[in-house]
Amino acid sequence: MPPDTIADNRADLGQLRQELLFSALRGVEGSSSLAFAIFRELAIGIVEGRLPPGHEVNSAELARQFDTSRTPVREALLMLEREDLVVVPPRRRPHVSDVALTQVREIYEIRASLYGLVSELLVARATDEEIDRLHEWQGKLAADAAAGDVDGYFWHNVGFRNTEASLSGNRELQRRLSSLGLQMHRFRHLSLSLPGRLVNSLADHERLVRAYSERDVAMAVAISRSLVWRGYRAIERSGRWLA
Amino acid sequence: MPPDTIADNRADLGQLRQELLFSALRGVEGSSSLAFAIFRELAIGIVEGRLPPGHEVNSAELARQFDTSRTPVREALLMLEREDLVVVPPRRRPHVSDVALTQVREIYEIRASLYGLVSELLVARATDEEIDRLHEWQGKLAADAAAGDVDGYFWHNVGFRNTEASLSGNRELQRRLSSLGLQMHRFRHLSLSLPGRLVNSLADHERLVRAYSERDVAMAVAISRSLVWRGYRAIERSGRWLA
DNA sequence: ATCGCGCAAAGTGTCGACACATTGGAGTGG
DNA sequence: CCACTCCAATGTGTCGACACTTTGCGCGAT
Repeated sequence: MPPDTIADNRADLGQLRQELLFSALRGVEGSSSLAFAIFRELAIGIVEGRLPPGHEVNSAELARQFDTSRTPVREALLMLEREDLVVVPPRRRPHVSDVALTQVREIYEIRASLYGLVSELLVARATDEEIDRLHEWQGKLAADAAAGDVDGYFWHNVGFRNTEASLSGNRELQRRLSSLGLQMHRFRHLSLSLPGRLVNSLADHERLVRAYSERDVAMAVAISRSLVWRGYRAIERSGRWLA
Repeated sequence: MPPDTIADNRADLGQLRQELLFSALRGVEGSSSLAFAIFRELAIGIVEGRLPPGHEVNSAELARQFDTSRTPVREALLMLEREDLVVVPPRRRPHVSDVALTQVREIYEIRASLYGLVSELLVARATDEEIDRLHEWQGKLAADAAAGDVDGYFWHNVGFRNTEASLSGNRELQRRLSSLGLQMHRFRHLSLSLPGRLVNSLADHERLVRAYSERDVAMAVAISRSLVWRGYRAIERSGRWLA
């Protein structure tokens, strides 16, 4: 494999990341783009852990920081609350929400179920050409795994999943899954780099795409769900918990 | 059956209705209670069809109407947008969102999947006493069916479903289902009073509760999903569509 | 009659100010 | 030394005002 392929793989990773993080919110930016920009900034800060759980967010200070008034900041905070990234108690100071293991498990339960649905719909509705697009993503995953690029693998995996959701043909479903995804990226760093994880995951992806090609619903659904649970167990085992 | 039981059945229907409509939003009312009140008022108006799809909502006029400034109204509109009840295009006039049959189908697909998950979790986690609570709801349904009370049946059914979600032990799941429910109530009137629907539905509920009691996962999941689809088909056949 | 231009009316997004609630610490009494 | 009270500092929720955009109507040209 030519080295520039790997380079290309990494090249637009930053852009891919931004795009995938907020794919949930196309059409939700109906509110002012100013508020949306602030929302984006804070959301990234929270999911990357720079703004830790419990951290107080001061609307006045943020207003200064972004050189606007408090009104758009307030809107941004409400958006963040809708995504469960901050808590805004009435008349009290908003703060970054914390995330307990039970909640993580709840989210993964939902994800497993919904990705099962995605696979089911995809088998029934996607054309062979569309399934080929998944094959392309899988190629990127293989390249990342070969290069040991954990970060690249993670985001290309998100891209793979997002493409699956899109191919399900159910836009509502895609939106709700993206919303769940935003939450999940908060504890993503906990599931990093467990030995053997990449290889196993890659093999499952390959089997999944094959199941799609062969229109094997039961197999596709089973693999799809097990992929989600594999992710959960990685987090569960990795560690230290907050509350 | 004594007549006052039926009377009791109908008595707190209004309160039940309000409570179930907004069970999704416990904890989301973090924003000011003023904005939340406006949100509630408008949401009810929209789901009951008094504010038809496409209807423009004027923030200034609403501000006068609720005797506040435009700020809380604006917040309420953003909440409504989050629930997909209104569309707020940037710099353009907000208007009540319209709902196409394809979107209805999408929502029902998600609901079917998630209620399958609810049943799965419920069988694994609920105690016998908790399952008895479902039995009580089912009693109300039976009474409604006997009395031919379609309206009562509908809302007690919502209560039944909501209790199921609660007993799944997954609070995230309950919240997301409630959010979907808010959407669904918009086209609820379309699925009214199809002949034979009540009797079939009632029988399915009975089988569902029995499956719970016997801890029969596969059966429970199957019935749960089929109940959702029965609702969809009723809507599909009932008629006229907007866009 | 039709089309395009331009202007007034209406509405949104943003701002700074203000009233009230909460918070944390200083000061007082036990 | 601790508990309680009170008060200033800090921060939120709401308001009215203003600039800019969109909308829709009239008017003139073709």
